[in-house]
Amino acid sequence: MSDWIDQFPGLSRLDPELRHTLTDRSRIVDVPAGTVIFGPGKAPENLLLLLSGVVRVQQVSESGREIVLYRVHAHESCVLTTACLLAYEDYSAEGIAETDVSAAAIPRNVFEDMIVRSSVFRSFVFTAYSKRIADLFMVIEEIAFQRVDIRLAQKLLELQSNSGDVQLTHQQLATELGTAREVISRQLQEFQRRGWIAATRGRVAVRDQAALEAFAAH
Amino acid sequence: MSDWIDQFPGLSRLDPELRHTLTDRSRIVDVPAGTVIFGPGKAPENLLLLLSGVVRVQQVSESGREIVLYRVHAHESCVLTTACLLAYEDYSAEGIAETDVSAAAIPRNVFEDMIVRSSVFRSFVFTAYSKRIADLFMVIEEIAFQRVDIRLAQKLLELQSNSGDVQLTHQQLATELGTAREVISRQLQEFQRRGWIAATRGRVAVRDQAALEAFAAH
DNA sequence: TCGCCTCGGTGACAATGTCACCGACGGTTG
DNA sequence: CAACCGTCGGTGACATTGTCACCGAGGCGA
Repeated sequence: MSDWIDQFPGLSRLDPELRHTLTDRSRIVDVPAGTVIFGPGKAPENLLLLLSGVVRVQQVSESGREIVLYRVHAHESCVLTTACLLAYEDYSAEGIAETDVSAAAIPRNVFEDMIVRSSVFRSFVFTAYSKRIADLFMVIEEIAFQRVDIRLAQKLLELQSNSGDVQLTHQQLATELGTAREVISRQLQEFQRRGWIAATRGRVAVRDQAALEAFAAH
Repeated sequence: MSDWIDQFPGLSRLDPELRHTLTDRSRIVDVPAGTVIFGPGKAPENLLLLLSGVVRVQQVSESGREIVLYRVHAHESCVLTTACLLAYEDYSAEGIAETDVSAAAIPRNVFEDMIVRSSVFRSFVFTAYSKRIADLFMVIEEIAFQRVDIRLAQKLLELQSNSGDVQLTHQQLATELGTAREVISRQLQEFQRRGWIAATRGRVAVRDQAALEAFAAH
């Protein structure tokens, strides 16, 4: 199991020697869907590089409301929250395996070692940081300035399966956007009235993708 | 001018040799209040360590509305946006000198060199990242879940001078919170009606700090 | 079949955002 | 001084979003 490195574009140019270091001193972990990978009081001791699956990172407020910050997909890393949780334990973001997840776990000391020895690895890490931070900026821009109906349309398009299904409850969609369930219910009713979707218990089916896209482009 | 390093708690334990590297290969820059230090189409080529002054980092949306993300104070660094802008040029955060600013500018290659050679410097950089990211998480939590009257009270307390003055227009306060001027005007009227503040053109004077604090604690 | 829980619908209301417009203030200029 | 002009803040009407209390439908296990 030494070839997973090639799955990461940013790492493919790593020296053979350093590739060995990485594969020898990391291990592959598999976690089932639903596992809380890190969270308040559960700092990650390893840097995770996702080989397959999806990790959802979200924030929980005191009042119990939640918002999804971003997702980590296969061939991406969890750098941001890893480093973040190392220094500041007192906030409330958590990472949850949305699907079964397989990942390469790199211990902290190996991470440090790679940072020192490889400019390719440094670049990989800082690029990953940049991407995540850009994601956070986008989240801020959207919740501060964008209407929820537009954002909901965008989310449905983003989360739909190949068959056009979104298997989420209204509450889960509300968490995606950091809003309340009732708001989602009303917006979905309006979308349905316009014939853009068909909503059933725990599922939304996209019926008119073009119209939804036109609306989302606002 | 070799002693500025001691102003940074995270760097004070640096080896003498590395201190020389840092002071020899960086330079002190002074910029007047109001200067746009970095922004869209103006990526910073140096890592800035602030010796004095304040830099405000804010985001501008297409529609022209703005929101303040965080401030960089003396003895802190601009790591986040620096690295961020290096990789992704296409977003719209900008850094503005709120006061006259004096800073040590570290070129990119020196930054890389220090990262490789010093675990103290690495720790300094990653800790700075963590703090900024925690700030962003807090901004997200507040705009998504917190009432604007509470947030306004908190901002007034945070931004008041020693004499209890906040010299900002309603529009500027709106930018602090990512909301609209009219909303600020109405909330300030209510605060004034309760005797907590006195508002005049371009200025808010805190009159009852205790009451404001009690309200902000919600 | 019964009980229980989750999911979604609803109405009333509060809070916030948007729009159009207005007057007050302060500075500049003739 | 008087006229002008830009910024600042106030206002009412309305749309959107958030909150609360409550309800019924559906599913699932005892």
